[in-house]
Amino acid sequence: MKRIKEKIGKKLDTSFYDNNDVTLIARQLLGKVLITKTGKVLTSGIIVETEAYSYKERGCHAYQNKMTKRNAIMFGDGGYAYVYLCYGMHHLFNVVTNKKGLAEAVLIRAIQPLDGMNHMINRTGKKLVNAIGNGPGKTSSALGIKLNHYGLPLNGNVIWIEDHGTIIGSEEIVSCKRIGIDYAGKDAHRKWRFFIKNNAWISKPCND
DNA sequence: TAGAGGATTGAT
DNA sequence: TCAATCCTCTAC
Repeated sequence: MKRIKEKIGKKLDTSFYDNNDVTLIARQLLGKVLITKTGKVLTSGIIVETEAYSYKERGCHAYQNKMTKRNAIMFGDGGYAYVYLCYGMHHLFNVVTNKKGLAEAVLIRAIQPLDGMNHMINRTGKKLVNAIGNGPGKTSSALGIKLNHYGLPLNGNVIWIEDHGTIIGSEEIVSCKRIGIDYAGKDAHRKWRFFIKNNAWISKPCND
């Protein structure tokens, strides 16, 4: 009998997101697989670029523990989806981290497409594989992430993250300044953007 | 309640 | 370099 080789993926446990070092989680998320399921449509991609945000610094929506209707989910337990609309047209997906009351999150900036390629092509209108997932807005678009994903648990059955056993060594990770937060003063200089070296889906090169 | 601005993207 | 586009937040 012909055996079909199955991809073995283990859903990340809540304890993964509990950590109080948001930059460590941002690094550890590289190589993990982000998956969404809408009806019968399953799409996924390998996380190749992230950015860390903490209530302790000005680049973060929750700076100085300022809670609003938009960022309220950041103040809950880690392991939930924080999705918001940027520039009136792009949905950006964040992973909430740390414990209740400590507002931190990791922005998923880019994925390397994996499953459901045809659906991702339909959603994004892109034909070039390299143009799918190489930016935070494009990532959400490819995976069908919208505001209705706001607040969903990341160990559920709509959106979740799996560990496929890929370990990205520190020598393969590039860290540099985050993008688009010049207003954050000296916090804008924190090297809290992380991506996999030489990966073709990185949104932008380092400007440091 | 009005006005300003934004963790982006794609066209020019 | 700039426009698209609309939600969120702040100031009054």
